[in-house]
Amino acid sequence: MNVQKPRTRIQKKNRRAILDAALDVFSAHGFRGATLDRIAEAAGLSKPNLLYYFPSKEAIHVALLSQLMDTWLDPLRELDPGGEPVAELLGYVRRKLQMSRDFPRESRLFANEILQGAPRIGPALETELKDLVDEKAAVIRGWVEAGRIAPVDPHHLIFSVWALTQHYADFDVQVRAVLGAARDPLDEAERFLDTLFARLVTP
Amino acid sequence: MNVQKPRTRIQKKNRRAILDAALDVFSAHGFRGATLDRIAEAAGLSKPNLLYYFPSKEAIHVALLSQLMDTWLDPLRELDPGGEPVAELLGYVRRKLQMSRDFPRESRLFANEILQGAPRIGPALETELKDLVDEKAAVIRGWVEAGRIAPVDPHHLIFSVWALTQHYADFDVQVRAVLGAARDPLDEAERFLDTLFARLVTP
DNA sequence: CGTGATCTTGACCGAATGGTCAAAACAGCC
DNA sequence: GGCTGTTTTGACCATTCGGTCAAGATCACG
Repeated sequence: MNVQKPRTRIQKKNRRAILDAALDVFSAHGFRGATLDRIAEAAGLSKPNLLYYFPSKEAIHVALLSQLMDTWLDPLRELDPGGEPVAELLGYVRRKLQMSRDFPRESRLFANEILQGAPRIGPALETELKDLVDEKAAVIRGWVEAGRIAPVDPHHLIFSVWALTQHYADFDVQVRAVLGAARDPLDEAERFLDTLFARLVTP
Repeated sequence: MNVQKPRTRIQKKNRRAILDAALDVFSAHGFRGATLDRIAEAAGLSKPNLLYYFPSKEAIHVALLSQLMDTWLDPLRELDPGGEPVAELLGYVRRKLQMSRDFPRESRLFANEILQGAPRIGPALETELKDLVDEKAAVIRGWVEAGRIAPVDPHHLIFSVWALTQHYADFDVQVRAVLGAARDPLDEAERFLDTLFARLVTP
C-alpha cells in the first residue's frame, strides 16, 4: 500500500476510519502509549488490515500530524491586515478557542508531539509555522507602530493566544476538576478571554 | 523494599539518582515512552537494582508526581490576602514563571499526566488542588468586590497564569522554533506577562 | 576479623507489541 | 459464471519491556 490518494470507495472509507480511530488513541495515550491493536479495534478492522492501508504505526501518526498542521493554522491565516486591529485580534482569539471546542483531540495530539520535543514535525515548526507567525507578527507590529493597538510584543501576543486557548483543550481534566461539574469551562473562557485581550490590546 | 523513608546513606543517594533520572526520562518521553532500562542507565544503576529501590515503574512515577504536587502549588500558596492586590498577582505570575525556568522537566511531567487524563493524580486535583484554588479565588473575588482590582473571573485568572507560564516550559521547542535562536523566550516572557497582567487587573 | 544486613547483578521469564506472509474472501467487470 | 485485482485475516515471528530470583559482593559494626 504505497497509495497516496485513496482510489476506491473502500479505501476512502477505511482510511478515514483508521485516521479517526488513531486520533482517538494517539491523543489519549500519546504515540508510545497507543497500540496498533487498540487503533484497529477502534476502527473496526483487524491489525493486519490496518497495515494494509498504512505501512506502519509511524506512518499513521505522521499522516495525522501533517493533516493537522494545515487546519491548525487556519485561524491565524484569517487574520486580516486590512481589518480593524482590535476586532481582528479578538476574532482570532475566538476562532482559536473554537478550535479547542471543536477539535480537542487534535489539540492534544499536537501538544503531545511538542511536549516530546516535536520529533516528527520539528522541521515544519521552523518553516511553515515560523513563516506564518513572522508574517502576522509584522502585521501586528504595524498596528502597534500606527498606534492602533497598545504596544505589545507581537510574537508573545500570539503565544499567549495559543497558550490560553489550547489550555482549555489540553488541560481540560484539570480545568473541570477545579471548576466543578456545574460550570462550562469553554463558555466562560470565551467571555474571559474576550475581556483579557480587549484590555491588553485596546490602545 | 517497602522502605518509605530512606535510612542509609546509600539509599538516600540512589533514590535521589533514580528519581532524577526518571524525571529526565518520564518528562521527555511520557510514562509509556519511558523504559526502566533507560532510567536505570541514566541513574547509573542496573535494572534489577532499580527495582530494589522501587517496587515498579509505576511507583517511581507516582513518587515523582506526589513529590511534585507539593512544590508545584507553592507560588499560589504564597499569594498573600493581606498584600497589595496588583502587586500580589504580579508577584504570583513572576514566581510561577520562575518555576517554568527552574523546573521545566517537572512542568512537562505534569503536563504529560494531565494530557493523558490525569490517571494517577486525578483525585488530588479535585481535593488538594481545587481546595487551594477555591481559597485563593475567594481572596481575589474579595479584591474585585472591594474595587481594588479590575473585575475578572478569579478561577480563569488563575488558569490564565498557569496556561501562560507553563506554555514557555511545555512548548519550549515550538517557542524557540518560532522566535529563532537569538532571542531568550523566558526573559521576554517575563516582561510581556508583566504587561499583560498589569493591564488585565489594574482597576 | 567475623557476621549479619544491605546492596548489586547476570540470567531468565511471560506478556505485549510492531510487523510479516501466504492464503482465503470478495468486488467489479466482461 | 469466470477472471482479475482488491481486501481481509489467522497464524506466526522477533523484539522489547516490566519484573523475578538466587547468588554473589559489599558494608556496618561489634
